[in-house]
Amino acid sequence: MLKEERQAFIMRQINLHNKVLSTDLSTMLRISEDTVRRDLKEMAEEGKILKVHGGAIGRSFHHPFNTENMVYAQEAKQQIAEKTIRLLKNDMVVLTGGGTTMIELAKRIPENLRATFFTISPLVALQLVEHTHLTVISIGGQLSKSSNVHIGASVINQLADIKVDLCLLGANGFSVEEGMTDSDWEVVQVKRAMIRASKKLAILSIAEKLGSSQRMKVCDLNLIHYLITELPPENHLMSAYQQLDLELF
Amino acid sequence: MLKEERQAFIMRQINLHNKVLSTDLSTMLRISEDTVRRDLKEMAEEGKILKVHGGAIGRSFHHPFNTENMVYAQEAKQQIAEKTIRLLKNDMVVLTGGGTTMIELAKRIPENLRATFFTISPLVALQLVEHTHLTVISIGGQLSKSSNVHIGASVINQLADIKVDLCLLGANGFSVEEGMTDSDWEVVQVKRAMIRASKKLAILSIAEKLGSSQRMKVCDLNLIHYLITELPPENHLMSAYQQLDLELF
DNA sequence: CAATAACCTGCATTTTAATGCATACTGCTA
DNA sequence: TAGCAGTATGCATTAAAATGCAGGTTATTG
Repeated sequence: MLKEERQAFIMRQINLHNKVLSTDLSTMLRISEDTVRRDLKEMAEEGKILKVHGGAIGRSFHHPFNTENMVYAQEAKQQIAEKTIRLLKNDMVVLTGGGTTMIELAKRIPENLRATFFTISPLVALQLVEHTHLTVISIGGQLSKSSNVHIGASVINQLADIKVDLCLLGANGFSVEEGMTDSDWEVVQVKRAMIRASKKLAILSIAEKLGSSQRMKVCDLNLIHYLITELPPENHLMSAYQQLDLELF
Repeated sequence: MLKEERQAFIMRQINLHNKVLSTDLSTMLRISEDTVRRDLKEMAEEGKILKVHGGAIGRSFHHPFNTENMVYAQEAKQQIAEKTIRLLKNDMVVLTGGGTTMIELAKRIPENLRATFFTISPLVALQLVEHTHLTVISIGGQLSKSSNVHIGASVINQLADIKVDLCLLGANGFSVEEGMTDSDWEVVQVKRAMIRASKKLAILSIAEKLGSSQRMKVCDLNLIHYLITELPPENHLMSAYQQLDLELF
């Protein structure tokens, strides 16, 4: 294994967990701890990581988009990401929204997946483009201050021209009675256009949001093909959704 | 087997696996490792691949998000940012490229400036949108792995529809003889379209790059209205530019 | 403050790279 | 087609890089 591969792997681990232990790396990569230490030292000298006793930590403390430490319900979102990856196949064309869950997902996409991603979120785009075999296309437009995704008429126009295999959306409100709902009118318009542009629709949501609803309706539940939460599908909290015409993950 | 065939084969391998080992290639192609190395060296010099100890890796291979505190020549870039801010007035419409200098600038824009920014760089967009009174519009398109800006025909089409007051571009190569130059064909196309979409053009460049030139021409110096470096305009290193029909900062 | 884990330094070994040189091949021209 | 210049290839040698190990040193922890 090439040194560069190792270091990329380490970097990836750090981006994922924000820390690494020398011993873990030694085991995972099947190399001596000395080599691990030398890698860490080298990377630290290049300023890529912060070396500490026992391993290393990321520099994301200084990062302007501090999406690393403070993400609410990070554990759950990581699990959702892992499950969503199962829906992704080679040569798919995927359209994604924004949100922390989507960013977790973008980080965790397997390095060998070859696919095209459209996204309205610059943060998601930047994460996706780190993966060698992904083609990333930003749907540009006005950047919303509150949600950090592109909104507005131009986004909707661009979406009218594409048709993708799978749309991945985070949910703000989600209930059997009200369907999928959101609080921002502009965002709702964009989400609707995204759904129209897609053959299949997957909703990613932490279980906590199930049963809640917001003021504006995005779509009915019957438009949704997959519902992905951190809970196992048979969990009793999911009972309300087990009857519906959608696949639970 | 011809050299070109071999190198094409190597290129395919790299595109496929994003890396090659010299020993593997030697076995697969039934040639000596020396020849493999000479091929790799040649291809690396042409910038097609990145040669590393033990083989080579693809050019898009770079470490994610390392551009934070270790930005090259950060001091200078901050000074450039400070000077550029003087060009910005309320209610202006500005178009910006990407690059570390531009990000430094985006961070430093005064909080009370009220303006509209178009940009092809998601990183710049995310910095700009933190400022309360700025409207930020991403020009979307395919996200380039090497330069982290949007490129391609759709970008150029969108640029054809707008006209802005000021265009801010970083320079890759810049000299009296060759004008502004760059190394990436796609980026050149986008930069040209950006210049066409703007009434005034400001080039931001560290002094080190003055006098250098890359393979592809972006534009002549006479299209440039402002040249901003970290040096004072009267510095002797700037003498070549003091005569020209552009304003030095 | 003792036990343990992590760290650093120098060294030996192995792997990979670079260099100079001899040989072989290519595409010309007379 | 012989001769020739230029290039390509392989081999031998030397240089450099990477890796693991032994040992002594420094942090961390209870």
